[in-house]
Amino acid sequence: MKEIFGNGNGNGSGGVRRSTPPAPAALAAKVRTLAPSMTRSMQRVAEAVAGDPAGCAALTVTGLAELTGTSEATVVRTARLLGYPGYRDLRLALAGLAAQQQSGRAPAITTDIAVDDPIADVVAKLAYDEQQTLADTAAGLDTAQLGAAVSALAGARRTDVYGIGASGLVAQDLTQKLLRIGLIAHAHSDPHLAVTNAVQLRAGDVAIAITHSGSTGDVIEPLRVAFERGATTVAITGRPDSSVTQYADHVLTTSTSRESELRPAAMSSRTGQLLVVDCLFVGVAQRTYEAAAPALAASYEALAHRHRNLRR
Amino acid sequence: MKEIFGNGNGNGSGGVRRSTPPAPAALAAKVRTLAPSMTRSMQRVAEAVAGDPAGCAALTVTGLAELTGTSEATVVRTARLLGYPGYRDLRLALAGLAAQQQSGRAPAITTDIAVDDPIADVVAKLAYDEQQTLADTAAGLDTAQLGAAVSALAGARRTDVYGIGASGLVAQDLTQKLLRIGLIAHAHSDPHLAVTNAVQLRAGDVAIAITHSGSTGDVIEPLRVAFERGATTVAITGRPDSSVTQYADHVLTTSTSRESELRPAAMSSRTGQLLVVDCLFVGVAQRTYEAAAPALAASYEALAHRHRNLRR
DNA sequence: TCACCCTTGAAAGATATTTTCGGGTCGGTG
DNA sequence: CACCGACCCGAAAATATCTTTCAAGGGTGA
Repeated sequence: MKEIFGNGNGNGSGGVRRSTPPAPAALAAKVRTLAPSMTRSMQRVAEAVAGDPAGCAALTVTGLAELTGTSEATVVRTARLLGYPGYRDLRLALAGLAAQQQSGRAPAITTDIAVDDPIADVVAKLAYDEQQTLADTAAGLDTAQLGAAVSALAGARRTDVYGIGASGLVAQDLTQKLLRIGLIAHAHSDPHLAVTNAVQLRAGDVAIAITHSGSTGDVIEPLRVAFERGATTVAITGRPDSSVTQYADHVLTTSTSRESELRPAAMSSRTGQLLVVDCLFVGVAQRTYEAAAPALAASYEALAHRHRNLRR
Repeated sequence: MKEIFGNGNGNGSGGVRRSTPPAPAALAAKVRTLAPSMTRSMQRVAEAVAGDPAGCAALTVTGLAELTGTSEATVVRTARLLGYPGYRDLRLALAGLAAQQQSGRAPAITTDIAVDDPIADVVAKLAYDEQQTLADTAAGLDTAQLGAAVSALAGARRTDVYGIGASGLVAQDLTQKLLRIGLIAHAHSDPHLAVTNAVQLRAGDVAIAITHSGSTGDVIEPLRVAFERGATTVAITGRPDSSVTQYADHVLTTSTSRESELRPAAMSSRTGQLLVVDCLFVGVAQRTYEAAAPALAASYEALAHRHRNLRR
């Protein structure tokens, strides 16, 4: 690591202070150690600083002097005694300490959301939970299956995607993406139409079913039809042992995180499903790069005029 | 004194957003979010700051100006744009960030996806990137704004949500969720119908626009109409300085992660948007718990028979 | 091409920090 | 008991740092 603090602390005036490095987090300890050698006023300052780093970091020298009922000079002297070139640097260290304390407190989130959780906690918990889902899904994804699915997609004549409810949106997301790189893809959320269309499929086509539970009849049915017609079938599900996998050539498993009353399954399953869908998309885009790149650029161009001018 | 730069956000009319809390650790994210709206010089400063928080924290205004080849004024302007009252405060935050990084783990791996990346790498990179987006969005989310939006939603007579393309799916996702807990919500992706419906809104209603760029005319227009009709308006966008915020009472900012050729903006923006939407949903569910809980249970019941018996 | 507005840095102005300086207190000593 | 010296302390001056103002330069659209 390079010495960030090597920046000549510009006190050429014989400022000695070699032995005490700026001390990042050991401040409280240092205060205790040095307290005996401090004068009364300085102790008050040191105490305030050690007691509420965050609060003190927000104060100017004058403010801290007032708070402790002392003078600016004393505050500076205290900072010096603690090993910093001046108050400014003590303040910086204090800010760092405060940040560390804060972040240290964070990991202690139990991710169950209660009815009376403050909104900030809700945000933290949801974010944490979705991150977890992503990590789990990525870890549990069978890259061989994924690769096979990508290959099938890249070479497909047409692709149908089935999904209902929240999964229906994921299906549409995939479809939108595939269309953007020039593939022919449709999303179906109407079970009847889905089956009707599935009948049209044949070898070389691809059918994808997205269902968290793996047991959504309305989605399984069209996949079964496609399967029987000889299309390559893919299932994206959170239950690799569920009915839908019977008719799937390739199964892509999403992770299921705990769900609770305030956080229905739909919420966390969606995150994993979307990751899988993104992987499929990028995989296909890679395989068909020659065609995909210009298509992506073109679709971007086509939309440009729909955006109001930004400032710069 | 013509406040061109007033206080960073040139939205005098409806957009409130005064209380941008100085942002603790979300700085890198904020830099990325705001970078597009920055001038060249400011970008240089922002880059330096995001690239080496520890180093920059040790520098004075003059030092940082020299390092980036700009002037003190520009440095201060950048600090302001990032949401701090001045450079001093930015510096404090920087120190905090540095401390956190030090105690935390390795900064970041380069997550650019190449055409010839093996599929396993694609999965890992995508997952990492989306996790990052979640963390950044969560850190950068203004909980006051979020809380206000939740309150508005919880008490709304009806809610309209506007979104087009990928954001349209997010809009639908939110709508589905709200409907599940008994709220009246509609998602509109047809610009004409959206405006037609927006005209119906009045005080006590809520309109939500979802647009990553913040400049999608087809989404801004209905929000403007709703705004003028006196409805409470909310914008979910990755560009807090964009046109859409003019007409938004509450702005919820999503983080923008780097995008590249193989990973269009739509992909990463969606992740952040969904997190925000989830937060809104859970928030509303909390507030209306008495009504929401039975509604959730009921919708679950209603779907049960649509699932085939699971094997195990 | 011209007018306009935005961007930018230099320098003036305002704050904050550091240093200086002298009054005050305390303990020891004649 | 009075005196002396050392040291602690804060007010204010001196300095450093940060913020604001202002005018010149540069790009853009009419």
